[in-house]
This record gives sequence, structure tokens and C-alpha cells, in this order.
Amino acid sequence: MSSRCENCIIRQFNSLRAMSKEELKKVSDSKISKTLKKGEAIFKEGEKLDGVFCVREGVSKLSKLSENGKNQIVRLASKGEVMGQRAVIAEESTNLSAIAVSDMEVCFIPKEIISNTLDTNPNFAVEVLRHMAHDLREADDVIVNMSQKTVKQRMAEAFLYLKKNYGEDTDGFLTLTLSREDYSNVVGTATESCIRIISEFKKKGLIKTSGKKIGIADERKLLDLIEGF
Amino acid sequence: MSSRCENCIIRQFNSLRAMSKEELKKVSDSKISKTLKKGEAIFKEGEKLDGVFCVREGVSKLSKLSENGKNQIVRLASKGEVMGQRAVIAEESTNLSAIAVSDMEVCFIPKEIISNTLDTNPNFAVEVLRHMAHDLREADDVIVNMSQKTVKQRMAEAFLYLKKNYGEDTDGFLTLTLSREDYSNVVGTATESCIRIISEFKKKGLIKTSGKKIGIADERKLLDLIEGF
DNA sequence: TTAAATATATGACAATTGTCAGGTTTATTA
DNA sequence: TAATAAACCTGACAATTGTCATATATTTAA
Repeated sequence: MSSRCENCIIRQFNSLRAMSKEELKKVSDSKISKTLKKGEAIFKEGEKLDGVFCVREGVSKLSKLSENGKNQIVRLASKGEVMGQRAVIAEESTNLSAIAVSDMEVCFIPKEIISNTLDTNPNFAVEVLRHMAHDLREADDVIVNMSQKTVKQRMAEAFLYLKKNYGEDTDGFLTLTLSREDYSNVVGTATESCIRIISEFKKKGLIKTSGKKIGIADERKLLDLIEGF
Repeated sequence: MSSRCENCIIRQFNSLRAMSKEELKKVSDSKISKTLKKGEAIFKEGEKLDGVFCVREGVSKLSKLSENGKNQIVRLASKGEVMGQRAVIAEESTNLSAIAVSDMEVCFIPKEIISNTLDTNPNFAVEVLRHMAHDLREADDVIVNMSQKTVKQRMAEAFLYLKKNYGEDTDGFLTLTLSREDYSNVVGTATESCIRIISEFKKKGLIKTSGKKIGIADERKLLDLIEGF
């Protein structure tokens, strides 16, 4: 369970790959592995983080709750992604909560190691920067989608996003199963609206469902819908 | 007009302050100063940028246009901010257009200098990282606002944002004057809805107007509205 | 200065989306 | 396994927001 970071394949996918052997050794010696069950929180908005969390297995939602009970999922983080980095770098408390949407395995890495490495290893800093630049672009795209696309279009995009990023099983259902409420929080709509759209898409043959599971039945038509046809 | 970066006060506000004297000298020797009139584009979405733009004077909107003609302003950039950094770092073409919303003065800095400095000066990389972390947080907040707040609430926030960031003149009108269309593109709504809300706010004494100019008349009530009262 | 273009404004209406209320199904746990 | 809780679903309706049409004001340019 708690193996050496130097040998961890996950590292290939994130900024830790720019660390030197010695740096990785330090990380490995001070990291703490954790397992989380679906629904458990890794951290909650407003908390001060003492480090970052590297996702080894499973998927987490990064979301923000408002006073009126609405909840917006800003992005999903999975294998290879590092959560809490933004807050640690900006030396702020997190603006987002991280909650497991599937069983997870994460490694906690103390912030001192991260900031020391940032200060001394430009390769690492640039690598982190690239990842952050990517996240920023994605965030910009989400903003634009929220304002320029209808709920239906955003739902269609959510399904295709999940297929692209997490794949589908042998029966053609999305590997990552989200609750209807999670979908509504990704898309930014009421759960009822979300459910209605799922029903409609199913009726029209765009998707198929089996219990909670959702599969893409007609990708072409979903794409057309997103484009506005 | 075209002074030395080493002496530029603007630098204090952005990541260039982490550059060494020699690095700044290089920047200064290769930078190109430009003046832009309100409405002119600094760059357009999809373009490959050969460098970044440091804002010395004026304000620019960073926005994205969709096929159906809708336009979303993702953020505003003003004195001290560096535009195009994200694209240069990620080595992608820009996802956003930058258009002057007031007369501007910007300095173009070739990307080679930026990436060389990133690779060799960890202080600079970390400083850029901090700025990007800040932008990312702001982007997350915008996503949440778009999904959790009504158009009225977002309009109220836009007015307070402009007051906070650009101040007001001696008559109590916002220093930065945006067109109604710009407002609608910031808030993510139809221009007609935007105008209607401005009329309503005016009628209720929350704001005052004088031609294009808008002033905040009752900050308390605007805040209450944002909070949901 | 006048004409044209652009920005602002408002009404009428339609479409989208949210809310509430009540169901049914599915999952959890005692 | 039965009881309970949670998630899913649907209808009816209301609120919000967008669209189209049109009028007026303001700016720009001939």
C-alpha cells in the first residue's frame, strides 16, 4: 500500500516527475498514504492545508457550497492529479472542498517539501506552472460554457467529458458513475432539471441508462446538440 | 514613452519584480511599447502569441466569442497585469481575445525571455505561479457565481467589483466605464436583460446613471441583494 | 451639420429553468 | 429480511431570462 514515490507510476502524470531523486526521496519519507471511501471528504473549503494530495486511485470532486444550499462542482481530479496545490502556493485556505466520488487512495505530501522544491528546482516550478496553466484554461472554458450553453448542451458535454476522461466499461456504460445530484452540480442546474434531461436524452436515444449507470448511445447526436442543432 | 523596465513602477505589481537586474535589462532591450485605442484588439483567440503583454495603462477585456455570436468576458486586466502568460507557458494558442476597453499602453515582451527566465530563476517561476494561482481562484469563483447566483446578483457584484478595483470619480461614478453590452458579457446575460436590470436598480436607488456612466448609490442594498435579501 | 451607425431603452411574448409536491425505486442498515 | 433512508422520477406551476420588434438617444463619420 505505502510504496516508494520513486517507483510510483502515478508520478509520470503530474508535476512530481520533474523532481530529482533526492527530492523524491524526501517526499517519499514524509508522505502519508490514505484510503478514502466514496463520499468521504479529503478537505473542506475554508480549511488551511498543510500539504497537497496526490491521487493514486479513484476520483474526487472539487466543489463549493453556497449559503442557499447550492453546490457547484468546479472540476474532477483523478489518478495523477495533485489537489490543494493552488491553495498551498497562494498560501491561502482552500476555496474548494474535495470529496471522493469513488473509493480513493491518495498520498498526502507536506507543503514544506513542495515549497522548498519550488524555490530550488526551476524544472519543478515550471512543471507545476504548466499544470496550473492547463487548469486555468479549463476553468475559463467552464465559465464560457456556463454562460453560452444551455443546460441540455452542458449535460451532453458532461457525458462526453466523462467518456473521454474516464472511459466506458464493456457494456458501454461510463466507468465513472455519478449521482444525478452530482451531475446537476457539475452542470449547474437543479437536480430535477438534470433528471428530466436524462430522461429526455434516453427517450431520444442519445444515451442509455441502467440504474445509476449512464452510457452514450449516439455520440454524433450529442455532438450535434452541443453545436446547437 | 519607451522607458527602461528597470525603472518602471508597474513592475512592482507583477511577477517581473522577481527578475534580476540583468534579466530586466534583457527585457527592456527587447520589449516593444504599443499604444492602443479603446476597442482595438491586442490579440485574438486562436492566435499564437510570440510573447506576453504587460499593461502599463488602461484596461483590457479578456473574452471568448462563440459561434452563435455570444461573447463572454472572462476577466479584466489592468495596470501591472501580464496578458498572454497562460498561453505562452502552456505553449498553446490563446483561448481568449484581449480587447482594450479604454485607451491603453502595453509592453510586448518576447516569449523567449520569459521562458528562459522561468527555467533559470526559481523566484520568478514561483512569482508567476502565485499570480496564476490567484487567477485560478478567481476563475473558480466566477464559475460558482455563474451557477449559484441570479443575473441580478451578478450585476450587483459587477458594479461593486468595478468600484473596488478601479474606483470612482469625484462625482461618485465608476472610473471604468463599460458599455451595457460589455456588462452583459461580463455577467453572462442578454444585453436587454442587463439594461432592464440597470433601469430597475436605478429606480430602486441602488445605482445612479449619467449617460454611459454608472455610479453606486447604495452599497449596503447592493450587498444585501448579493446575499439574497 | 446632417446622415448613418451604434448604443440604449422598453414592451410583448416565448422558452428555459427552478420550485414544490408527490410519487417510485434502490440502497442501507438494524 | 424488514424497516428506513436515500436516490430517482414526474407533474404542475412559477419565476427567470431570452428573443424579437421597435423606439429613442447618442456617437461617429461623411
